[in-house]
Amino acid sequence: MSIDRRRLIIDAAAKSFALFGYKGTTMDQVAKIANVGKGTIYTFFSNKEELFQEIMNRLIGEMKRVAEEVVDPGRKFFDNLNLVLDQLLDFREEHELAIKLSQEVKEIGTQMAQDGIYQIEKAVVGYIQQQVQAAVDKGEIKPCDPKMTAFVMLKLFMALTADWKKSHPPLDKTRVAELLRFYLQEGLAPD
Amino acid sequence: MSIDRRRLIIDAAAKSFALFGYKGTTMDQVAKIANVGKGTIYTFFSNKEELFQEIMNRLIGEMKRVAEEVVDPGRKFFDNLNLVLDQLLDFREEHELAIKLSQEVKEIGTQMAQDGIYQIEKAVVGYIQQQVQAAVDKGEIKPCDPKMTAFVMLKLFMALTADWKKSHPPLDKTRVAELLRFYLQEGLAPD
DNA sequence: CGATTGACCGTTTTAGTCATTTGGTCATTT
DNA sequence: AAATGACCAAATGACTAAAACGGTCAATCG
Repeated sequence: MSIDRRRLIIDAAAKSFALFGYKGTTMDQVAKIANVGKGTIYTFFSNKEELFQEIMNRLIGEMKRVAEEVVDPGRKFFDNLNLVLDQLLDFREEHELAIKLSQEVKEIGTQMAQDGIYQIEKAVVGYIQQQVQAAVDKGEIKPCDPKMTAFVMLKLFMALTADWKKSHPPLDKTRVAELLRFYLQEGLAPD
Repeated sequence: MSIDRRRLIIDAAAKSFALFGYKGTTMDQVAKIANVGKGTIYTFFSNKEELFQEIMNRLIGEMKRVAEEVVDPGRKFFDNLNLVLDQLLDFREEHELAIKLSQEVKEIGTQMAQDGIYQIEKAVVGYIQQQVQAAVDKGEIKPCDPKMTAFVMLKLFMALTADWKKSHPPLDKTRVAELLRFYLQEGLAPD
């Protein structure tokens, strides 16, 4: 059996997108890294956009897998939430692609990169939404719109991890977890 | 008494910054609108940046005034919070300068425009912070870091008003107010 | 004969250029 | 003394030739 060219192409593309972003990745380069003729790419993917989509789907799939690995239905909702968000953040930091895409959106505003980030966000919200629904069913948290709640959780998490450090010393994981709990779980109303 | 040229220049600059943004505003244009020689501007402001700063300070001052108008110490904290945030949002939407600066940041990423937006945010957080501190002192809300709490409130408000509508039908003011209360005041912990 | 390739094509991006415009100065005018 | 606008060095952006791009396909390979 000959080498799996599709696999070679996907690996090369993943590497290149992560290293140079969407715009910075050329089909010639992918072909070169994959040790494959440029035409071969087009027998598996009809264009650059579709190739990028494949890489994004794999990334999101892997994120889901990583998250699921850490969730324990026996644990409390907020404990799981913190673990998952941490895991995702670590994963995201590890995985250069997400970072590179964020950079690209900020620096040159590449549409495709923005779409990529949006896809990741959507997947994360979708995942949290499931967890919220389960927690509501178990009576662990109040009845609420799971989608909206998931959205609020992600935004708050991002505000505490990403936005805050734009003008303050960054918060460590423990503190972020504390704050998430403080604001969302207990609320500000006095006892 | 001769005409107040400083005033003329400030009015002209405010109009021009609001109409054309920071980059799009030229000193020649400001001079022309103000019916003043260009050199005159430099007797009052040592450069374009300083002129812009003056306009920003006035904008922020006006925002504070507008916010203070609506706050009633007799009312509950969350009622005041909603009123103030609504007022500020309306103000921001109404006031062309803030819009223009946001556009400019997104479209060409002008540093000075970014600084301007940042200044506005900082002023808003600062103002909410005061209100939070007062509410904590009155025992209306739990003891908490007022700065962090103000930050979280603004971010959550922005997420609900600005971010949410990027991929969903926008929420009306009443709903936003409900949600802010629901998540921050009562919390998700079951009764 | 189907799978693979890279030379090739029309289009877009880039780098380099220079005339124009800009923020800022200051000798002159009011 | 206050105000002005001609003037200057520096920044800008319109222009273009050259390079690089995504995508195709006739020739090649196994």
